Amino acid sequence: MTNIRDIARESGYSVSTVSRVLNHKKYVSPAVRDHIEQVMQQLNYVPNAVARDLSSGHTKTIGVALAMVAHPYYTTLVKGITEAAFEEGYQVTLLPTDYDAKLERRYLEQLRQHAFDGLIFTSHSMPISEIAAAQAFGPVVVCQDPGSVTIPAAFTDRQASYHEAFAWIKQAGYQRIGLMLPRDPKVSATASAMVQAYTNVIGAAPAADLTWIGSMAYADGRKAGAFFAANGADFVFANGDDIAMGVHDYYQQNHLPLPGLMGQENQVSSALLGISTIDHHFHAVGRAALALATGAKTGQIKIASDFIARP
Amino acid sequence: MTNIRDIARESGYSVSTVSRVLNHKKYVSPAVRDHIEQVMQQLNYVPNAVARDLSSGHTKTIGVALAMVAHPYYTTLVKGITEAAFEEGYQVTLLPTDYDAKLERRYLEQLRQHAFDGLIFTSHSMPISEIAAAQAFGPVVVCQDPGSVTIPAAFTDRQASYHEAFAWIKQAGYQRIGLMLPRDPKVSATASAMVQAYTNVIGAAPAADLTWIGSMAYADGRKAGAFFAANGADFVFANGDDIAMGVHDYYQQNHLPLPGLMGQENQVSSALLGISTIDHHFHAVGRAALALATGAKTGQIKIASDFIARP
DNA sequence: GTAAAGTGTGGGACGCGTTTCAGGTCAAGA
DNA sequence: TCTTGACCTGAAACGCGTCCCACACTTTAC
Repeated sequence: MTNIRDIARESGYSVSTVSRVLNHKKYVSPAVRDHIEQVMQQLNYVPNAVARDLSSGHTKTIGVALAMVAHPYYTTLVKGITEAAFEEGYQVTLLPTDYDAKLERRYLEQLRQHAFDGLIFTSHSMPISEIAAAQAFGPVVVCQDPGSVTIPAAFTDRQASYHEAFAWIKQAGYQRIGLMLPRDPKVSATASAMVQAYTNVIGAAPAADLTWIGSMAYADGRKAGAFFAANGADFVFANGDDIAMGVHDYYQQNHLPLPGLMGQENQVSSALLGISTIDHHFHAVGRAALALATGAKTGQIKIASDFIARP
Repeated sequence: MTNIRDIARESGYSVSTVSRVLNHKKYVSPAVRDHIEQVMQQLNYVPNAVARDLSSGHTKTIGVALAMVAHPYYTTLVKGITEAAFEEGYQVTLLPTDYDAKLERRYLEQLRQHAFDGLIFTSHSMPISEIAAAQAFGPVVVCQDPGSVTIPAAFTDRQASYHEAFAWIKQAGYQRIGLMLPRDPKVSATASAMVQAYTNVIGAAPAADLTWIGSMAYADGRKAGAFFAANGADFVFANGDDIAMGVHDYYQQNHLPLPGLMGQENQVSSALLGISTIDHHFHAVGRAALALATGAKTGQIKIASDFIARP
C-alpha cells in the first residue's frame, strides 16, 4: 500500500503539500496540484480512512443499540436514524443487544474507546442512571422518556395518545379490556406507560387474567388470543398491529366472536383489519435521536403520537 | 486523553510492556502487570479503538449496502448478517443506496480506503461486472445470482420455487395471470427471474396489460389492484405478501370478485389471507453473505427457497 | 516606499497502539 | 559445565493523515 509519504517522495513535494492536494485546500499552485495528482494516479494511491479518523479524532459513525433487528419499532426508528445520518455525513453501525445489559455496557465501552462519535439506545435494559453516567464517554441518546434523569432523549409522548385510546375504548362500553405488553412493565418503559394510562382512565389496574406480557410479533398475538378468549376479554389492546392481527386470527380461526381490537404502530395490518391504532412517529424519533447524537441538537425532544380511531 | 505512552512513563515501564498488559499477553510478570493496571486505573486510561484499527490494519466492520432500510427483504437479510457478524466479532455498518449507482460506487471507494473489511451489496444498481472489478479493493459480496461473473455471492435459488409456483398456478387453470415486479426486469435480477419463470412455465412472456412494474410495499399493491381489475386478471402473483395484501384490499373494498393471489417472503400477511407464498430464506442468505464478506467462506452460496402452497 | 496581506511550501510534531527484534536472566536438561 | 529455551523488558519502527508554525516571496494598500 502506498501512502502519503510515498507520494511526497515520488512527486518531490512535501507531505503537507500532498495533504493539501488531497483535501482540496487552497495554497497549492495548479501545476503542482496536477503533478501530484498524476503521481497519485500512477502509484494508485488511496488515502487510508482509518488513519484519517485517527488523526481527525472522529469517526463520523453513530452506534445504534437495538434489541431486535427485524421488528417494526426498531426498523422504523433505524430508518429515521439512517436517513438523517446520511444527510449529515454520518454512518450508522448496528449494535444488537437482545435486551442484554451486558452487551449495552460493552457498547458504552466502545464509545469510550472512541469507536463511534455517539451512541443511540433505541431501547435499554440498563438502568437509565447508569447510561446517564456514561455520558462522560461521549454523546449518549436514549429513545425513551428519561423522566427526571438528565440525558439527551428523543421519544414519543405516549401518554396523551394512550389516554385518548383508553378513553375511546371506555366510551365504547367495553368491560373486560385485555392489555398486551411487550415486556414486564417493571423493566419496560413502554409497558409501564400503557399500564399507567389503563389504570388512570379505566379506573383500575389491569387484572392479571387480562394482562399478557411478552409480545413482540404476530405469533405472540395468536398465543395471547387463546389466553384472552379463555378469560373472556371483550377488548384487546395490543402493543403492535401485527400482534393485534395474531389475536384476530386466533379468534377467527376458532370461530369465536371477535373482541374489540386496537393495535399500535400504524402498520398495514391495522388498516386491513379496520382497527384503531396509534402512530408513534418513530421515524421522526429516529431523526431526532440522530440529531442529538451528533450534537446538532441538545436536550430532550418529545414527539407527539397520534391516536387513529377506526370504527 | 491519556495514552499508552503516558501509562508507560507514569508506571516506569515501556510502551511494549503496557501494550502486553493491555492485550493480556504472556511474558509480563504478575507484579508489573498489577502495577501497570493500577496506573491505568488511576489515569483513567482507555485504549483508542481507531488507533488499534489503524495499527492492526482492519476495522472488524462490514459495510452493508441496502436500497431500502425498512423493507422486509432487506430487514430479514440484515438480521441474518448482523446475527452472524456478532458471532464472528464483526460490526455492521448500514449504507443506504436508494438504488443509486453513484452511492454504490462511493461505498466501494470507502472499501478501497479501508473504511471496512468487507462490503455486502444486498442489491445493486451498478453492473455486476463493475462490482466484480472492485474486488481488488477488498472482499465484495453480492446477494443475487451473479451468473457467470466470478464474485462471492449468497443468494436464493429462485428459479426452482418460481417454477413450482407457476406450475401450481397453471394447474389451477388460471388464464390471465398478472405479474408484479419490484423494478424493471432489465435492471432487477429478481424481476427478470420472475419473468423468465413465467415465460418458461406459462408458455409466453407476460403481456403488458398483465405486468406491473414498481411495487415495493402495500400501497403499491392497492394501485396495482386497480390496474389488474381493469385488465381482467384472474390471478396476481405479487413480489411480496404485503403487496399481495394491497391487491386483495383493492378488490375487496371495491366489491370485486377476488382473483387468485400469491405473494412472496412468507410474512404474516400471506398466512392471514391464506394465500400461497415463497419463502426465500433471506435470513440464511444474510448469514452466508457475512461469512463470505469476512472470508470465512468463499465462492457462491446458493440457498434453496420454498414454495408454500395454500389452497 | 513600506507595512500589511496573501500565496506557496516544507518541517515535524501529533493522534495512538502493535509488533519485531534485540538483550538479558534464569532454570532445566545433557 | 555447556546448551537450550522459556521468560521478561525495552527501543524503535510501523501503520498513515492532519495541522500548526515558520519561512519566503509576491501583491495590494495607503
